[in-house]
Amino acid sequence: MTPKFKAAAARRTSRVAADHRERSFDVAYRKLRELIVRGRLSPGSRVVEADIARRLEISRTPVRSALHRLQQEGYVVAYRTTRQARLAVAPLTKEDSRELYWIVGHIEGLAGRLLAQQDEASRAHVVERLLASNAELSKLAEGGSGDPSRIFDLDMGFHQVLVDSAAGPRLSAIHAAIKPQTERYWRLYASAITDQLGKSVEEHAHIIEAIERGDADAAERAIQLNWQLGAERLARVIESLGERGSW
Amino acid sequence: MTPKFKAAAARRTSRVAADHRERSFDVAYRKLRELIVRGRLSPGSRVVEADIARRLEISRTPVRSALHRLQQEGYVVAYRTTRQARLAVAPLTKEDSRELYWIVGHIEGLAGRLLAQQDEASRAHVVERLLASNAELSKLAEGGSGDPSRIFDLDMGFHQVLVDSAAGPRLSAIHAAIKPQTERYWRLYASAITDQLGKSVEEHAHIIEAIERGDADAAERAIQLNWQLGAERLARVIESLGERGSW
DNA sequence: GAATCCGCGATTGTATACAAAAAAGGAGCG
DNA sequence: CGCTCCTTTTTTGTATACAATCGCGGATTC
Repeated sequence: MTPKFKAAAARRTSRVAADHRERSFDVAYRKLRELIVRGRLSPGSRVVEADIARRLEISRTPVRSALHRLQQEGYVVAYRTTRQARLAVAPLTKEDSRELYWIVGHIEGLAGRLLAQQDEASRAHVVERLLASNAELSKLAEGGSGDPSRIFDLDMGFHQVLVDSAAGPRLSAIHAAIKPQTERYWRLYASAITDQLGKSVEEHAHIIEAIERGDADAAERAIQLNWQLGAERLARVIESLGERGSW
Repeated sequence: MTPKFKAAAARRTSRVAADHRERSFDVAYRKLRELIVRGRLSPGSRVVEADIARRLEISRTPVRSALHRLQQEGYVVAYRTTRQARLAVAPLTKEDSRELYWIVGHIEGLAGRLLAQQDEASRAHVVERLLASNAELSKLAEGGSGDPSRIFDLDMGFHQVLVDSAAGPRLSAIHAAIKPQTERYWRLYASAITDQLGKSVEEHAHIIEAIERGDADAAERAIQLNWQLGAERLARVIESLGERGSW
């Protein structure tokens, strides 16, 4: 195969079938966020560009981009804010968890409000997906089997449906930026969650019912309540753990 | 203060105060945002890193940082999202303005809710500042004099007091990221605003009164209403301008 | 004359070199 | 032993060189 031909073929495929090569700073962002969320980078520990770059085997440039974004979203904080910032993984505190859950609850509540105001046909479609999602959760709750990651993903999916089907681009963007941070706290009480799962399923049922009725106020309240109760469950666990800022 | 800390602090301040230089990417962010908000970069027009870098007389590196942030906040959008992004100034549309004002109204509404739940002493202090701020606006409204920038700054200041005195760090950050974008739309009807100013002053009075009473629901609603009415005033102006995406 | 292909300039993404600044450490002095 | 000043090391911010890719316009072919 001549080089020329090969080049032409490559160009054609890149135009038609998406070449799945990702930008380095997207990869860095994704991996770093994963490391933080899963606790492989301890809350409060310093984050040094060069270290991350070595770890991910790329240069500092894309790492910088990723860190800027993570900082803006709140996964990483600058604990010295003179000309040269020093970054650290954001600590997990009771106050922060309270504000985080409160905000997410209200953001999703707004999405639910919009959703409940849509016409009946659209709502019926969404309700179907919500029911399916909640049924899976219910099955897990009864089984008592507990892969916490699976539970989180399912719960996350349920809430994602709410946002995707109603929120505009801006609200979706805000939601996408802050919602995943709840996972950091979720993992704190992952073991204690299975017995609480049944309650969550119940709360979801209330949400679905309000949307089905097209009752915007009720839908918003139900979603807020779901998050508020989640925050309280979380607070109890944090309390019992003795609120250590880092681990 | 122990001698140790005092000496260290003195050394630090003396060195920092000597040259209070700002990081280039902070300057770039500020200047670029200003250019976009004031319309010197037309909505929809392409944004090229090298051009901006030449214009600000710095290298592309800090410009890139600034653009990433502006993109995340919504001032700039990627209109081709393959491996190489092409950026453009976010266009001003009726839909976007509606979502923007709606979100800001709800965010600030939440801040107002928190504020109204504080103890009476704190509230009284804030109410004082709000009254002072609104009094200035009222004076401008009566005078009919109309430096629109001054009006915007005053109105912005009023709302800023609400957020600063009640919202936690996360809510404040979200607010700080999206609120300034309303100025882009505000400027569209800056000329037609002076006669509407009286109404805004009245709406502010309702907000203040609800906070003074400590009525959280009423405070939240009043703030939401203020923004909703603002959005409607804006929509009328956009309508009359024929909704041209760029100018 | 229209569609397609090719090549080149324009533009973004990445790596690296360099500058500046913060922190860490160590010698000297009391 | 503690404090201060100075040097050294670590780490961030900026500039620049290089690579990859996008898009446009002209050439080619039928």
